[in-house]
Amino acid sequence: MRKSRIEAAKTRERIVTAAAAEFRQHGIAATGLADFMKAAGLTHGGFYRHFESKDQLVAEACSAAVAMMNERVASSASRKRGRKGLEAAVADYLSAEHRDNPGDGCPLAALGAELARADTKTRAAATAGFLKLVDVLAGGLDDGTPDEARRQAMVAALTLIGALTVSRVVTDKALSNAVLRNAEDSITGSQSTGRKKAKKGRLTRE
Amino acid sequence: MRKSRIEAAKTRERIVTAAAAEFRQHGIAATGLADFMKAAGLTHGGFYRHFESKDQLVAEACSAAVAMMNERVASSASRKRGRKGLEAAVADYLSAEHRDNPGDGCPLAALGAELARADTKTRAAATAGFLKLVDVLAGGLDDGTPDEARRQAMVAALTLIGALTVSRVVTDKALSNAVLRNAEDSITGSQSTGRKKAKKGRLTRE
DNA sequence: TGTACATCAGTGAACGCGCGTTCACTGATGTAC
DNA sequence: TGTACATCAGTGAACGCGCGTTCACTGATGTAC
Repeated sequence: MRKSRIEAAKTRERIVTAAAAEFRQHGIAATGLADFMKAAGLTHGGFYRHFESKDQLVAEACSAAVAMMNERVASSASRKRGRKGLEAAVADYLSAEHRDNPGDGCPLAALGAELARADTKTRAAATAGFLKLVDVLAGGLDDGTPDEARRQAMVAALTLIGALTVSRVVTDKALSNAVLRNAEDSITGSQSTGRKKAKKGRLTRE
Repeated sequence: MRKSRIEAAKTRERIVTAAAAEFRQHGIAATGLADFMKAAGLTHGGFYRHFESKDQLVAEACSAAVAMMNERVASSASRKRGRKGLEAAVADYLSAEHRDNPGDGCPLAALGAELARADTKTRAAATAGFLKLVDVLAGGLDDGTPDEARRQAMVAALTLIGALTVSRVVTDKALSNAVLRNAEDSITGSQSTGRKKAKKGRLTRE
């Protein structure tokens, strides 16, 4: 039942995509070969025709996940110009939709600490993804020096990742929503110039 | 070889403490019974004299870790008054020492996404820990309404967690340090009033 | 272009291993008298 | 207080199970002539 090279290449891609989703949904350690192979419509035995080890796939799946995330953020940001673009990207990142669907969302938030324990290739992919995220966000911060914009963008990225992570941990839905909204307000509302948006009546919990 | 009740209680505590450290160092899924039992100086067979299941221990260990972290943060904060206390707590949280020793640090940063997939008791413990962290930080933000202080404290907590997580993922040490320092500057430097500290020449990467 | 053979994508069973959990056993601790 | 017996903390072997990995096999694809 040999498949053509083109089909085999598609299969390989399907495995990477399926793994990228499964890892983000259930974690790397908790996802077995059989899980993502089944999700890719295959049996687990065929895995080693495409990859040397699970670790190799982990690195590729993380690269893929990072690329998807960056595309998503950049795409939201590019629909509007400058600061409005940043606001759109932040709103999308901190949306309930993103929180409730880790499988096709940010791998830094979905895998977090697990990435810190992964091998160098995987961590390098995550690092590159983080830097790209900072770059995209910095593009929406046009006031101040480029260096200052970069610093602010980095902090914004850290807040985004922390907020999404915590919003998924927290058991109270209202608190989860408050986490997302407070982070959003903070990032889009307070700026280098210190000006503030009005944001009354938004509570920090139920 | 039966042990006295007092000794048995100490043993139980030792298991919880060891597990809390091992989980934070290597992740929950990646840590086996034998790992933390060995760390507690026991063989794995004795585990079920103290706990019903691994999940039960996970919940207790997370509670313990959360309590340790809150004590640590509250203790740093209480050494000085008001804003200076907050600054001390933030500096400790974002220290290289904390980054390099996840085993006795913040479980939200060390376990992050894994907590989101844990059972309700574990997530509830994490939620309580997060709220306590916000409270402690809010204590150092005395300007503005209490509600506004709480909102700011929540965002600060999210940034702390995101920064510590990312600082551990990133492969480049200089970038890791920049992540910590930028987050610290942002939290302690920019406030509700919008005033800013001078922070020149601190780069965002190597 | 057609034929003969080598390749190899994918299947499904099997491998050793470590997991969470159970169990028979031990002997010091706790309890009853 | 002393003795006899029950309890149970901790050990270490064993359980079934699912893991990552390997392998014999299949038959369509790719290659050589």
